[in-house]
Amino acid sequence: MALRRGERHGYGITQDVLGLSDGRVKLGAGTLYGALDRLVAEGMVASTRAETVDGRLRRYYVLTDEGGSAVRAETQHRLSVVTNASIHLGLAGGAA
Amino acid sequence: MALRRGERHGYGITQDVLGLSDGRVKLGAGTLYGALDRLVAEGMVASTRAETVDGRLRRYYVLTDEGGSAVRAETQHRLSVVTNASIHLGLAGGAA
DNA sequence: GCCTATACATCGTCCATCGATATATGATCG
DNA sequence: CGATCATATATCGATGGACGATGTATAGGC
Repeated sequence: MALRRGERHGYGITQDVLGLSDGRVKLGAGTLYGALDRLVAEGMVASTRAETVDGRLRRYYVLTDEGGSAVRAETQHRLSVVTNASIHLGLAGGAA
Repeated sequence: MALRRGERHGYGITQDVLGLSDGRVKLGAGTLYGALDRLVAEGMVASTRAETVDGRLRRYYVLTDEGGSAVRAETQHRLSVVTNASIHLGLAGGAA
């Protein structure tokens, strides 16, 4: 999801995930780069370019077409499941 | 979530999860009983009674108060996150 | 001077998932 | 009448992902 709006670099993904989850999900370095390597191997994500800012390397990643489809399909399914769950629990629906 | 409406036995949970996820999540025996043991140890779920039907043992489980609260909190959070995701992706919102 | 934030990479540990296996019964199918 | 499948619980071993720790490097704040 963090890559839905386009290119992001590793550390930026961490920050995005933190924001997207209301501060709940703190993606550690081990989890982040492990997941990126896996997603690249699976063809969901591609590494585009690397630049150096202030002497610090930044490696950028984007969603592939397949990755984008997967995000859409997964989100759609989860929306359906969670919406049903909310109805059964009598919770008020809606965005943040 | 499978226990939200009350008592269920192990195998029944498997069927419920299959239904709740539109056939996507097939909970294997190893995963099921491992998760139940863990949730009981955490105080989220309690084992109530066991009965024998047609010579087959049925062990029943219910959500504790803490488990119910956890399900509600988790569902609420996920609803918020997934709804936002759907909006950003331009997906049509709504239940199944 | 030390800690924190930024930024990437790797290593070892822990734990959950998962399929396989065991056990037992009733129903269905050929 | 034998085989397979569905029901139902329990355990075991292998695999794999998450996570914290560690390492490297720079810049800014206290």
